[in-house]
Formats: sequence, structure tokens, C-alpha cells
Amino acid sequence: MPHTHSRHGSSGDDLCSTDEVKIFKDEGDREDEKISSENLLVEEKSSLIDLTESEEKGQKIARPDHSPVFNKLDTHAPSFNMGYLVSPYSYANGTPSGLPVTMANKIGLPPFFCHNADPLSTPPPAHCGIPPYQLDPKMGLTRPALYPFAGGQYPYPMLSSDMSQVASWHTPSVYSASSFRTPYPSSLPINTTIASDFPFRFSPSLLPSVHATSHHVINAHAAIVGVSSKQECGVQDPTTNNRYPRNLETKNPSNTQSNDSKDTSNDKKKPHIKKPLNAFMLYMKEMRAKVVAECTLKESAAINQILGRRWHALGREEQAKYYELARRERQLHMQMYPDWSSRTNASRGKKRKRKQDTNDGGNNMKKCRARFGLDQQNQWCKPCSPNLGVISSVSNNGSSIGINSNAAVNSIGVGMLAPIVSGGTVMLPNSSSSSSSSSSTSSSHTHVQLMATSNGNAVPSLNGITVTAGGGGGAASACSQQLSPQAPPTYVNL
DNA sequence: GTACCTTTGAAGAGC
DNA sequence: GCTCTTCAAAGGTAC
Repeated sequence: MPHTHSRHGSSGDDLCSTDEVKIFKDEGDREDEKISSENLLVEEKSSLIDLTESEEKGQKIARPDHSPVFNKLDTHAPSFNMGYLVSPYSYANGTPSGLPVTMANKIGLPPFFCHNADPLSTPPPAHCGIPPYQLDPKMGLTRPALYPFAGGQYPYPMLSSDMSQVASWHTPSVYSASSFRTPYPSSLPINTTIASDFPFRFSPSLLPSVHATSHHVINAHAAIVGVSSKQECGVQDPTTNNRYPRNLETKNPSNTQSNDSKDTSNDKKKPHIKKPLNAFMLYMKEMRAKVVAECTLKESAAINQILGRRWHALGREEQAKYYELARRERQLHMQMYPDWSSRTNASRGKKRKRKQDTNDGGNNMKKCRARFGLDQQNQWCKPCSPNLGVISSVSNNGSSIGINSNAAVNSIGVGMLAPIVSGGTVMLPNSSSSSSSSSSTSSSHTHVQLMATSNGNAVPSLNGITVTAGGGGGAASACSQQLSPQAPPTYVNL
């Protein structure tokens, strides 16, 4: 995890990551910051993963009736005991099923039960499912499943209608005897129903081929995509009635290798199994629409910055939920595509080559910090050091913000202010302080942070508004403040 | 049409 | 074991 230090106040936000103006009140250490994940040590955060990873390894042997991960995570996330993925579906033995968010989402399961009826009021807990179901800007209020089942398709990801028939051969007592109670619909039929009761013990890799009727389930998995992720909806194999052909490249590694010699463009067009989403991706998927609605931003790069900050601000327990979800995603993915490896996709065709020039403001700055062993948030490495200038005035007439600067800042401003404009919004203090920036006194600890640009520039302050070098937050913190009903922010278009 | 941006995390390759 | 690279999602942007 990149953040290994404790953040004090709000000045320690991540440098170099955003290009926006941030104004916020320094009201001392907030309670939520005390539990912020940014305060987590590397060991602490890794422990979150270790908890799930250790469980994952143990699960390969046997998954007891009470999942060990729930017990382990009890100390951090008591809500786990409630089964944060409460699916309306149940196993044949009546035990509730649970699916990773994206998997259940994409295979067409209905949204999870959510306690919170207002998706915008407060950040819903992870167990509440995916707000974008109601908020997806493209699909409208009721977004259909990305991978809807064809008529009659069985809703279980790994348990096709035929498979369910297999499952129906076994009475609940059979399941009880197996002592398996996994939240995975996939793991249950594979590990217990099939493995223990079939005359042959199929390895997971054989399952898709052995049970030919389940191929549509495999193909319904969201990890299989066609040309690109943006075209994944509606991509269908013309030769079959399925979205994708059954013979996936990862099912035959030798074919994958042979395909490497072919044209990469052809490789790109081939359906492939996508990587399972990690914890942050799951979080982004869930929270993106909310951030878009709150911040009126559409650019994913900016949204992702916000989400990245929110991710760090997320509590340990909340993050643990997503780590657990991600672990389940990986596990389910592993069961569905046992022969798949990330190497398969990595060799597909070099989808993109990141810029290697030194002016890259994101990765290169991170690399610089790593190379020079600098704190990620409070220090600048030499190549990224801010070229400080002086802002001569900062004015706010309620509809616009003006930032005048001397020549030095002007030179910075080319790189600094342009992203701010492109960002579209700048958060200003509330009416009490925003009406006049000069009225913002030190007693209110109002700061304006001009965020680092790709050149790592930031500027000092004037007129009572402190403009600090570096720092982080930008729109992320702005949007975080917007969550506070007592302090509605003022957004001003530049 | 497609790479890029931007985030974090996982995983593989290479040293 | 460490570092580096790529890929997952997303959609606007730039070429």
C-alpha cells in the first residue's frame, strides 16, 4: 500500500495527484481521519489482505460451515456476520447464497438487498450493493444487467439449469452431511455436489467441458469480453447463441501461445477472460455513479482521483469488505477459469504502452518518490519539486474565482490552472467565507490548495487564504465535504 | 478508431 | 525478495 504514514490535518494529502484548487477548513483532526485508512500502516493494510488470503488458501482444502474469514474479520468488520451479500437466492439446502458484487451483477442477479433507501445521502455500506443500479447515467434509473441471461437461463453463475438438476438430485441432507456452507453458489456445486457425489471427481478445469450445458453460464461470466471492455455489452458470438464462443483461449494454453504469433490486432478482437476486479476496482464500480452525481464530473480520470482519495479515507472495516469481495471475485474467477492467468491477457497484444517520458506527472512522480525514498505525501523529490510562486490575489465574487499571480506563478499557471479549468469546478468556502476570500481568517483555518500539476507546482497564499504547496484532495476532498449536509459547498465554474 | 488519462491492487516477469 | 509492467473499470479527451 502506498501510504505508510499518518496524515496530520489535511495538509498531508497526496501530492502530485491532482490538479485542482481545494479550499477546506482545517478543523483539527477529524474523527473519521483517525480511522482513515490513510493512517493505516502497511502492515495493517496488508493484514486486511492477509486475512482474506489466508482464508482463501484454507478454503482450497475445505470450507467449514462457518467461513473462517468471517470469524477472522469479526474483529474488524462485525457486519460480516450479517452476510453483507444477501442474495434472494438460496441453495438447495436453504442456505443463503452470496456473490461478489460484479459477478452477481453481471450475470444478471438482482441487486442486493440494501438497507439504505437513499443512495445519495450517505455512502452506503458495501453490503448494500451497487448504487449504480439506480444511478447509472447511461442506463437510467434501472440499469439492466450487463450480462442478462437468455430466456430460461439459470441465475446461478456456475450452476446451470442442468446443473441445478444435478443439485436437485441431492437432498438437503446431503449438503448438510458435507458440512459445506459457502456463500459461493459456484463453489458449492463444484466442491460438494460434484466433487463429492459424482462417480468421478472432476478437477475444476474439467467442469466446463464435462458439463456441456453449463457453457452458457461460463459465457455469461462478465470476465469474458470481446473487442473491448467498452463494447462488452451486446457482444455476441455470431456462430452460436451465446455471447462468446466456448473455446476460450485460456482453456487451452497451447492455443494461447500459438496465437501469440498471430497479428496482435486479431488477438485484441478475440474474446478473452478479463482479470477479476480487485478491491479498489470493486469500490470504484460501486461508487463511480455516486461521485459523478455529486461532483458533476464526467471525466473518468478525475472521478478516479476522487475515488482514490475516498478509498484511502475509507475506514478499515469498509475496505475489508471490498478486499473480501475481491477475494471472492478471484476465487470464483479461479473456479470458473482454472487455467487462466493474468499472463494470458498480458500477452494479448500490449493494449497500451504507458508514456515513458519524464514529464509524466503521475507514475513518474511516484517512481521518483520511490526512487528517492521520500514520503509520498509530504515531500517532493527533486525532479518533481514544486516551482513555488506567489499568488498576488485570490478573489471570489460568488460566480467566479480569480487568481492573479506574478510572473513566476504565471509560468506555473500554464500547467497549473489549465487543469483546474478542465476540471470544471472549484470548491470555495461556504457563504460565510466564500463571499470574501479576504474575510477568511486564520481562525477559520481556511486553506486553498492549488494542487500539484504534472510539473508538481503549487503556490503560497494571500488574502487570508492559504495556498499550500502540494497536498492533495482537490475535488476529492471537495466532494467529501459536499457529503456534509451542514456545509453545502459552493461550486464555481471557472 | 484508438491510445491516453487516472486510480489501486493483483500477478507475472525479470533481476 | 524487490522492482517493474500490465491489466482490470470508466468515459471524456486528444490525436
